[in-house]
Amino acid sequence: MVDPVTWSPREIELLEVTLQLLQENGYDRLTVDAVAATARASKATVYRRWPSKAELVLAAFTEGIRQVAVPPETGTLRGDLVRLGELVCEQIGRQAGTLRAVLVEVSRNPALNEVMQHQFVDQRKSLMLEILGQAAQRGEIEAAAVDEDLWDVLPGYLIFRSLVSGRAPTAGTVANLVDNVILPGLKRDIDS
Amino acid sequence: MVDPVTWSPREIELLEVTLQLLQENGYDRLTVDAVAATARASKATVYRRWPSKAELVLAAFTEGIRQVAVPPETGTLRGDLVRLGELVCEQIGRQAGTLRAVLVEVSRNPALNEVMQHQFVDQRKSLMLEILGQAAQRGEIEAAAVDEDLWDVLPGYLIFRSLVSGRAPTAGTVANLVDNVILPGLKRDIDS
Amino acid sequence: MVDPVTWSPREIELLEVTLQLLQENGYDRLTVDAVAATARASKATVYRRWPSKAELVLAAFTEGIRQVAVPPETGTLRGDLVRLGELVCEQIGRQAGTLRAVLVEVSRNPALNEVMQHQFVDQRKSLMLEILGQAAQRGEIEAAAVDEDLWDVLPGYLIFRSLVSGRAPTAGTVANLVDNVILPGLKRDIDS
Amino acid sequence: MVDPVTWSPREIELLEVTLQLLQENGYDRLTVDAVAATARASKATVYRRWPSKAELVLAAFTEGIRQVAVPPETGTLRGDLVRLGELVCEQIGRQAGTLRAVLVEVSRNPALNEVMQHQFVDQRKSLMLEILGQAAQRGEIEAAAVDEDLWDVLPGYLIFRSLVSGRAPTAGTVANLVDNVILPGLKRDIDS
DNA sequence: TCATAAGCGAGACGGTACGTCGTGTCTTACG
DNA sequence: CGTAAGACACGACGTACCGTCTCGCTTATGA
Repeated sequence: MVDPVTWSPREIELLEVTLQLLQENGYDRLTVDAVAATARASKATVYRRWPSKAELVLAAFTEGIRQVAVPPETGTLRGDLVRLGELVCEQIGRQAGTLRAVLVEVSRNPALNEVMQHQFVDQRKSLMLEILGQAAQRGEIEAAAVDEDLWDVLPGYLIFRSLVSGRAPTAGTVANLVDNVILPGLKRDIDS
Repeated sequence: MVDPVTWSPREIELLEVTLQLLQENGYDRLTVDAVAATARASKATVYRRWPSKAELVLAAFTEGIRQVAVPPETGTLRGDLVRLGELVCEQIGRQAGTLRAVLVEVSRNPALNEVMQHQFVDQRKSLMLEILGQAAQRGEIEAAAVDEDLWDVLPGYLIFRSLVSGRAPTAGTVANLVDNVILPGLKRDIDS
Repeated sequence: MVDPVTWSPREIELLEVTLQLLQENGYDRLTVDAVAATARASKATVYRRWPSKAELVLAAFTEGIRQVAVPPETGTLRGDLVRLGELVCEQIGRQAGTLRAVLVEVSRNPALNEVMQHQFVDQRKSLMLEILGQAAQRGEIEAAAVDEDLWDVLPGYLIFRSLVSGRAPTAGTVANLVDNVILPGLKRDIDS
Repeated sequence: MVDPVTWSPREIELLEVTLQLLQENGYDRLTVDAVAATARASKATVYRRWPSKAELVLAAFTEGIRQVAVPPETGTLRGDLVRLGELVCEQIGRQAGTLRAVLVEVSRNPALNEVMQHQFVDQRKSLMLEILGQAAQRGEIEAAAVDEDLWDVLPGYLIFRSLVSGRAPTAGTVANLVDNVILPGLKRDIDS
């Protein structure tokens, strides 16, 4: 009960309540009883859809993330990258606690993991590759400079900063990161 | 009850049991009862030392991490960075599940967070800055190229890959990262 | 919704399913869902007729009991009493579990209690008094020997044996009871 | 966890709370949560001793019954029987609802049934046989008049009246029963 | 040499969340 | 309109875990 991606209004209501309580209380101070009571629903109604608290929370998190896919389109590579980094900061900043909790469950349940990869990782990848492709077309970088495996250094490091390191990234962090690390990497001398 | 860093043999035994069960079961399938039973100890014995499951697990994790500080000293910046990256991969790879679990607790408990920062972050920071300082002395990079805020892009991205993204980093990943991102960033034209 | 005593074929089907499941599972392992599913009916169909599980079960039980009123008519008081006792044993023996369950509900619901008294008690009373009246007419006993309050010692004790005591009554029990207790009581010296 | 017959003070406290709530609410309006809360105990504490609500209630009932074994000793058979009957009425009258509930469970669980028989039936049997033995010694009845199988007509009928019939027995009922049924049965002409 | 204490294994306890299941009400769609 | 199907709110059940606690037993020191 993880895939549908389209939820009924009642289900969306439940997920929103879950997200709300999740951000207020954190994962393990969140109780399914509280979700049900707040939504004036029955526990059975919740469990009918999501067979465990972990899956409920993952669904709520996934639902809370789903406004990503809009490509920045600022016209320059630097502008696109900075905008993308700021979007990542904004989203992760709000959901950091939730994401930490979700990671624990995801790492144990292959089904959840797959959903997570689709919802969270693959979308970003295609977005990033599109940005870089446009930059290559504009001649800002060489196409060969794009490393298939390292497409996610920008969002990945920002997420690391939000989740693991105690230092949440700021707009300055994003600008520095783009200017001092990402762009030099993309514009490096390919022969080296 | 977090800092001492020196534990009695009995305490080390408890922490090792904890770490073992933690890697087998994950954080929330780990029970303090199981730790006590496996170590043929009483729950009171555990709680006398670590006042909560979270602190027990953090201590076990910290104990399981504690062979870091050795500086690589390969003689070249690239060698040092690659070696450091590989060390990070190795450590995190083994402890990924544990680390994910610890993150949840750390984010809620400021005291744990502080310990975490000291044990896990600050040591790496000084190590990294030392590596970069030596490289600057050798003239491999300009001292001004070191961004105080972005010292942890290398380990941070690798940790992100291990914890969040489903793609654990390999030796190739580390080499690519150093060659295509980190070194270009450090050797960029400072005026730009 | 208890009295009608005449049920439609569909209703009889539901009651028979109820009785069947009741004897297989007992009262509280019987579920209304199971009744509906077995009868390929909807729960609403059940609840439209019997407003609670208790009333459904009582109706099923009453339906399962309804071949009582035939008076024995063996020609002698002893024959009538023995026959009556054996009938009681036979009926209660089959329905003991059901009856136990029904008792619990009946004691709490005055309406059910009233139905119970009519269906189960009063019929027996008039039957018993008729038997005794005929015996008095035949001169077997004195009419004054009949105690209005104690008319149900025979069936009552047999029911006790079936429901409460672990020793279900046999034909021998009935014969002994009639010969050694009931008849001596009815033929006692009235002046004593 | 049914046999011990001797309970710790804490267990007695739990059973008393159970009995209290049982008499106030009846079997199925009684909740284990309420028992635990009223006794300021944890549900686990209750379930550690009695593995289900049914066994808890049976234990409470058995505990609430356990002041029986004192033989009446009035000096005459009639006096002993009337006293015994009145004791039965008194005990059952208070516990009727509980007993009805217990019967349902007992009939399904052989282990409970065995306890029930020991606690509830066998004690009465030896008491009754002692009364009758003394009467035979005094010459009030012939020893041969005692029917081994029908020793419990007196308590059994009274229990039937309390549990099944709607007519709770009174002191007059007991006197009539002894004078008009039990004593005539015991003093009957043995040759008949 | 013994006692007084401190640490420990064992495990009961209060509290609380989990996930399941049953009742009785309700809605939807079909015949 | 009555019905089959089944979702729903409510609430109890029985389980499991956390963190606290009491109980004896063992060991280690001080008179």
